[in-house]
Formats: sequence, structure tokens, C-alpha cells
Amino acid sequence: MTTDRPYHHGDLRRAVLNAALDVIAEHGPGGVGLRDLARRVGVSHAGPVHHFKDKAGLLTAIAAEGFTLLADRLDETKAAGGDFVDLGMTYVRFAIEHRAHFEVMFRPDLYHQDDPVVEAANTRAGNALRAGSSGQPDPELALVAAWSFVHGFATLWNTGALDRPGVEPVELARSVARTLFGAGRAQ
Amino acid sequence: MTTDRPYHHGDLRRAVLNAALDVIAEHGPGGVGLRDLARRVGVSHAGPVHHFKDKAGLLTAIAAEGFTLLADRLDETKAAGGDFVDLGMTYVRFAIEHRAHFEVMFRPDLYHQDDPVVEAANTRAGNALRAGSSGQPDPELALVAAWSFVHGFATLWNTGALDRPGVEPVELARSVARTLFGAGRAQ
DNA sequence: CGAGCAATCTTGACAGTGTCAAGTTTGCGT
DNA sequence: ACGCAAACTTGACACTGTCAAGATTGCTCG
Repeated sequence: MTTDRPYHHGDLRRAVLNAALDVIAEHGPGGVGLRDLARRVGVSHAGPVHHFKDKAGLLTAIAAEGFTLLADRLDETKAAGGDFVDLGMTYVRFAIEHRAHFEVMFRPDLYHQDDPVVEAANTRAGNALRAGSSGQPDPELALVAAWSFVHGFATLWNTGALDRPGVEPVELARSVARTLFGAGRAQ
Repeated sequence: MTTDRPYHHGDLRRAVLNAALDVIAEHGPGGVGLRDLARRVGVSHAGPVHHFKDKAGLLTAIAAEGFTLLADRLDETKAAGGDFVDLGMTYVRFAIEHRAHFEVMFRPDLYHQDDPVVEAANTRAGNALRAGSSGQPDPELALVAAWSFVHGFATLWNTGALDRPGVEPVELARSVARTLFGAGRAQ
């Protein structure tokens, strides 16, 4: 090939991120390689380094993107009048639909946890979650209970441990959540 | 040094496993390296290969050990008359005390998931868990609910997301579990 | 409009990794 | 006591992340 591609890629950063997300979704975060990503995107082996500094830097960017994406969705369902259970279902849906992001976000050993961008996004998502449980009796315990449940459900589902043939995960999670947390009082 | 250590290590397999568990506890599963482990144990760079075939083979052994250990503990608390909630607390305690094992067990992309040993240990632990929920109304839903909760709690706690100053994790989990699942009926 | 500067990307190198094949040393059963 | 198989070593290869230095480009400011 030795293609006639332009020297400047245009949007290499996004291209590398997308390629990385593909790889993570298929092989997990351990499967990402800077040189492999460079190859997939059609760029020299050190191209990605310039945008992310590190391999950990790349994963930091993915984690940050994931946290802001999650915070956005939580804010949306809150704004749409969603109740406590709805918030949890948004969490589950996010973890399944954005599996690659989710698998990085909660593996702090893979990225630069002290990065200001990722820290800000992380606390934003945390606040959105905390706000959702504020209407419950004993909000602190409710937060731990709900977060643990949806996080565990999503994690187990993604690893295949909860696999039921022909079952829609969010529906299963919702029916379980209803029995755990009641029918879901307003707010 | 070029030590006068014997040609045969004695129990290299266990030594490598222990070294790997140390590394995982400190740096996560991504931090393990076959050559690094060999160095720590004081053996040539390809020594460990003979016992585990692969890097994935090493992690397979760790996962298998983890599942049987978990199954053992679940059986014990069941035999000691523990109820539904007690089983969950055993799960949480295991995940925290054997953090390194736990972090490998639920990352199937890291090891040979189809290995017969790990498969057997996995289903054994699964059965122990399933048996615990058999006394509940709607056992299937109860299993999903309880497993999701304890798994999520343990995972979040281990990543530091649930960190509360001076709080004993199992006690926190127990108090939450009691409000979720009732006072814990017998069996 | 065009010159130069900074951002973007390439090339080349180095240390470190997993894995394999081939040798060496040792314990153990017959 | 002998020999065989298990345990370990040595050496090699392809691959990885990271860095330094160079080539190419878009863009800003005169």
C-alpha cells in the first residue's frame, strides 16, 4: 500500500480512541496496544503517543469520557422525571451499551487516577448518583445499596455470569430492583 | 550473587503463585510479568513457564484456586448454620481478604476460561451460591439480587469508590443487606 | 499574501516482554 | 546402580512501550 494518505490524519485522537474502544469491547483492556492501534488507524507506530503521552494516558482519556457520558445520562433521566429505580436502570444500560468505557472506569490501576479531567468527571458522576438517593429515607445507606446492586448486576452481566437465554438485562434488573427498593416513590 | 541455590526449587509452582498474588494485590493483574515473577522467586526467566505453560495459564491457576477457596468458605458458613445474609457476607469477606484472587476470577479475558479445572471450580462456587438462595421466595430473583449486591459492593469497595473513614466493610454491607433482604430468615 | 512557528506525524533506537526450542541438571522408581 | 522423566537453564525471536530527533503540514500574524 504505502498509501497516499495525508501527513496529518485529521482527527487522529478520536480515531485512536474509537479503535481502542473496539479492541476493549472484544478483548478487554489488556488487549490494547499502542502500536496495534496505530496500525489499525493507519499511522506510524508512535503517532498515538503524541495525543495521549502514555498508554495509561489513552486509558485516562477513555475513563474521563466514560464518566462524563455516564453523568450526562444520569442528569438526563433525572431531568425527565425519572425516579430512584430509573436512575439505576440508566446506570445498568450505560454499563452494557458502553461496555468498553465501563470496563476501564473502575480499574484505576490502568490509568492516571489523579488526572484533573478524570477526577472532575468522576465526581460529577458521583454527585449525580448521590443526588438520586437524596429523596430516600437514610440516603447514605440507600446510595450504597443501590449503587452496589446496579454495579454488581452490570459487572456480572458483562462477564456473562448472569446470562439467561433471551432475557433483556435492563428488564431483569428493573424487576429485581422493584422488589428490593419498592415500587419507586417519586423523585 | 549467582547463588548456590539448588537446581530444583522445591515448590516453584506455589512460590510463583504467591509472588503473582502479591503483585496483583499491589498493581492489579496487568502488573504481572512472567520474567519479573521469575526474578522475584530467584529462578531463570523461563522457569515459571514449565509449570503454567502460559501467562494466561498462571492466571487460570489463580482463578481456579480462587473459585475453590470461595466455594469452601460458602460451604463452611452454610454448614455452620449461616443464613442467606451470612452467605453474602462470606462472599464480601472473601473478595476483600483474597482481593488478588477475586480480581482475576471475574476477568475471563485474562485466563483460559474453558480450562476444565477452572470450569469445575466455577460451577462449584456457583452452586454453593445458588443453594443459599433456595430457601427464599422466588429463588431465582433472590439469587440475582443478592449476588449482584454483594459482588457490586465488594468490587466498589476494592476500587476505593465506597471508602468511608473508619468503617468496617463487612459491617456496612451487613447493615445494608439487612434492610434489603429483611432480618434474614433461617436457612 | 507569504514567512515562520507550532502542532502533527515519522523514523530509528533501546530496554523489556512472552514464548519457544534445545540443552543441563536432578530426583526417583525399577 | 542406572536410566528416564521431571525440573530448570540458556539462547533466540518477534513484539511491545517509550523516548529523541527529524520531516511535514496548517495557521497565524505581519
